[in-house]
Amino acid sequence: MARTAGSKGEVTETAILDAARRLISTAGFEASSIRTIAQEAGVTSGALYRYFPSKTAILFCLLDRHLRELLAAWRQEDPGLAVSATDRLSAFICFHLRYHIPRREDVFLSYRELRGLDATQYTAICQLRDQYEAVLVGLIDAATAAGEASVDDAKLATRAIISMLTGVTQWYRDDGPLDIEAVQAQYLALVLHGVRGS
Amino acid sequence: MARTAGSKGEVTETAILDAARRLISTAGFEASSIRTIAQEAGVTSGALYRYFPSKTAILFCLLDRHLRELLAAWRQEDPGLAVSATDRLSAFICFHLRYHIPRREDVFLSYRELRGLDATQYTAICQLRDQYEAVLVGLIDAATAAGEASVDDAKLATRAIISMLTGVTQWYRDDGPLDIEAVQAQYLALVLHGVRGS
DNA sequence: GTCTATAGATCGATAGAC
DNA sequence: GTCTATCGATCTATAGAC
Repeated sequence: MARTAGSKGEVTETAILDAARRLISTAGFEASSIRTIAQEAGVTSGALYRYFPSKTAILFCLLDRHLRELLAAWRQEDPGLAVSATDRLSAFICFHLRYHIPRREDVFLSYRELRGLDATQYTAICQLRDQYEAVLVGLIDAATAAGEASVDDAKLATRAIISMLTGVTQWYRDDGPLDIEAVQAQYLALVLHGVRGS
Repeated sequence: MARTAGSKGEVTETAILDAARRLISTAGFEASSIRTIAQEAGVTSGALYRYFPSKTAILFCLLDRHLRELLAAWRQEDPGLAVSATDRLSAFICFHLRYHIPRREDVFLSYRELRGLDATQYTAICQLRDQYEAVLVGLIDAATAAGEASVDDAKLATRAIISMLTGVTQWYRDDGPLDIEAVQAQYLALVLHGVRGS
């Protein structure tokens, strides 16, 4: 995958991935042909196979990069134990919204196109996704342990909250009435009151 | 669409729809061929075209029926103004979970295969979906008006809550550790505390 | 590294016999 | 109402020239 920096090939590979992300997130994996992806990237289908051995390899590369970069970005932003359990949870919620809103194409791929992968690829992607979910499970458990939340089943709550937060990509528009800060405030209120309980 | 009751054709039409629901929800619309759907329904592709004029017509029929039956089911179960705003909201949450969990295939179609429709069909399905969302918007606004909730933006809260509730179909299993009542209790707590606020 | 050309399979949809 | 047979288009992937 790694290629000489600055080479023509690196530019082409990026063009292919960008074209694939755009086309597959719009039309779906099966409906996006290798020819169309290549054309959108400015090459022919023959040249594309110099970069990816198969169509599913392109999809896997997009998903794998998206999830690895997501995990790395959170590690970068995690305030850790320097703040209260509730503040750390709040930081995660705001991060998740801010990170995903500008990446709705990657989100669509992650949720709707996993079945385009073969079994090995699917397992690898699910492991990365589970790793990210485990972060939130830990935060919720910590908040409950600190007496700042009362959640029976942190795993269930995590799935519920991630579904809720990620769903924002289905309706948010940059030219809409709400900016990201306003969205963050509303979701923060829903989640924090939701997990605090009673 | 309507056919003589008890005729052979009615049985075949149902078999086609059942096969299409199963296959498309598993493999996706583009990846499910007319031939495979027909074979799974016990007929050939030639016979299938006696029931549906095109492949997208099958998808539209599935989505249209699902949403119409969903709306009718809520109308049947809505306690109306006989109960408090909070109790009515609770009834909706429990209904949504109980109705969707056994219908995960239809949910998958509704969320992931809308792009298989043509423009007219897409508009019609979105109208039905919006109708259902409007129900929850009304319930949240009523709860806020009654002083039982404090939600700034009922439309945003509705989208958040429906994403959260419907996400249950992505992980719930009948043979898992939680029964539907336990799931309802957890989601009820998250949503009711979430909208109640402070 | 990119091209043209194409193999081999499968697709949606239709025609016409029974 | 269901079948067989098929048209024309399109698909993934490969071969080989430059």
